[in-house]
Amino acid sequence: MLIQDSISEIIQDYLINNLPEKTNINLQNKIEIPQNTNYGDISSTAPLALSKVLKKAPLILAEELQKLLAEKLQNLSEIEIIKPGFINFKLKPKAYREILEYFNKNENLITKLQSDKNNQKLLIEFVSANPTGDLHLGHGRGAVFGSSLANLLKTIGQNIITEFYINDAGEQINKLGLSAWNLYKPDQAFDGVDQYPAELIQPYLSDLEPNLNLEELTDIVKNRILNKQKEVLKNIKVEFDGWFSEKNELHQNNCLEKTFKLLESKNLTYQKDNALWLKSSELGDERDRVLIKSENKKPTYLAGDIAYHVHKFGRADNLLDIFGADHQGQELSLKVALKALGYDDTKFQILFIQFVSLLRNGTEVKMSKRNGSVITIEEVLDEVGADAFRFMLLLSNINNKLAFDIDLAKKADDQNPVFYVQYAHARACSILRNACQDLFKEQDLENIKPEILDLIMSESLSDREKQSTKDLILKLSFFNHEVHRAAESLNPSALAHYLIDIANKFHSFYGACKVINPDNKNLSLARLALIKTFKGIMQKGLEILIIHAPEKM
RNA sequence: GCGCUUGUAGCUCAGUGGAUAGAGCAACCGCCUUCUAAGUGGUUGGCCGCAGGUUCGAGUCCUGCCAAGCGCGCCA
Repeated sequence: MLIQDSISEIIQDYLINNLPEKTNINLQNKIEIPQNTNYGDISSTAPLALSKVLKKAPLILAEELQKLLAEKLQNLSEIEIIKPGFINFKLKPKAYREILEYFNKNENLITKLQSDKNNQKLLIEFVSANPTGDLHLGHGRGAVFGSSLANLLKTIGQNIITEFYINDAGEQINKLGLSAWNLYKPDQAFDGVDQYPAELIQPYLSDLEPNLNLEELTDIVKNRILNKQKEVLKNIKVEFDGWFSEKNELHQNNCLEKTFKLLESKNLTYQKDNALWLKSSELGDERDRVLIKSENKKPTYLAGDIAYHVHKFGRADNLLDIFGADHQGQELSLKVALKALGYDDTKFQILFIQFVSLLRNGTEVKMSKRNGSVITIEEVLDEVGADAFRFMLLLSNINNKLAFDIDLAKKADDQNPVFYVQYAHARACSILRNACQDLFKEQDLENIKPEILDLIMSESLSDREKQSTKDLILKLSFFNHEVHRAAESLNPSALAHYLIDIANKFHSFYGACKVINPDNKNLSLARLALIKTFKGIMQKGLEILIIHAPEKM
């Protein structure tokens, strides 16, 4: 077991023994690597955090824990209590060797979540762009975030399905059809209709049969656009378990009618001005909403969205939607309607992604979805590649608007974080390759004896060697913890930042410690074990974020 | 006007109610006869938007204000 897990287990036991009822305090978050080296190698604020629930002064609590920890843990050289209630731990050199041993022995870098969440199915919907045009950078951010998050949650054992909702019914599709028709048969063009710009539609009109009717044409163009979207998503490594068509799966299965009937039976609808209304203001919405339009008797977007979510609840226990910030207006109406239909509102969550703008030559180009000057995923991807595209979009929290600096993403040097991280991985691979070429065989790195691993922190090393080794090993030992933290807060960008952090510690180690040294083969072996651990963790981290971990650069 | 999100170093951003608020870039001074210099060591740089409040303790929680982005359709 890793040292921080042992500490947290002992404190947890203490908590159980001293507190009759169950508590939900997450001790993992109370044990960390302190910023300041004066506060030990690992430190904990557990006494401060637990003082209230245990109704005990933090300092007294700290002393009791100190005694307990000192009895049970052999790898601590010092347990210091600092007022008002910190416990700071210093590790014996042996502890670092034990972390390395742990990683050598354990294939599974990440533990599965122990929770009933694992038995529940979570359906994550993201991107869900209209099939009426190319995907833009904002869709790209949603796609990258959603795919990374889904992968992150799968990694800790959650049951996840991902879905793209195809909005292939409604006004926007009509508009698409008419726009296409006017270019397809200019002599029979419809006058006075709202149209998409010709340059956006034209690329999808090649090689058409001559005598299509409007419906056939609309269908063909829509499918071509959708296929293009799928292709672009695939190019940024985004795939979905399901593609849900509003037209074919929602409308043709009477899902809307069923939903209307259910709402009607709960006396939540009424007719007014020739339209069907939902009494959403009664349910907590700002005002009532239209479900069926008066003019053409077709359902509104909201009506379809409610029915779609009912459909999703039939297939999953929990729902997570990832939408662009411009969709926030629909949240309240949707939530109150679903609650009225009897669905638990704690099982349905929407995350909103703030906008992306493009920074080129230091000038910001804001995107606007409807004005024709959209910046597509494709044009950015062509310049920077999938890895940089994904990493740059992941770095910033989705609650912040993001300026995608295309010049930075194209740079192949230390300024570009994705290169920094990938370079660290490639560098580690290179050292392992070289080591196995001349000095060692692959098997030599398999079961390295404890007394050899001990050399990694031996007395004779310089302070800089010891410090950089400690920093790297400790940081690596928190990988599982960081993955779980990122998953819990639905925030894959925290993992991206962690990877930058370990890359930084690794480069530092590399600068301080010569690894391959024929004059000290045992120290070389110990350090190779560390590099192998680093490589495995970096590779796994990048894999979760769906970014390539190159062996060579 | 109402709602959501944001405001932290010159820039881009981390920051889980705890200690002296961190990183990268930029600027400045160093490091290649050494395993990938696509790298690294160091220095400089902060009314954490403002004002109150809760707390033993607030960048973090609450209230008000200021500023920015987005939203407030029988569009989707």
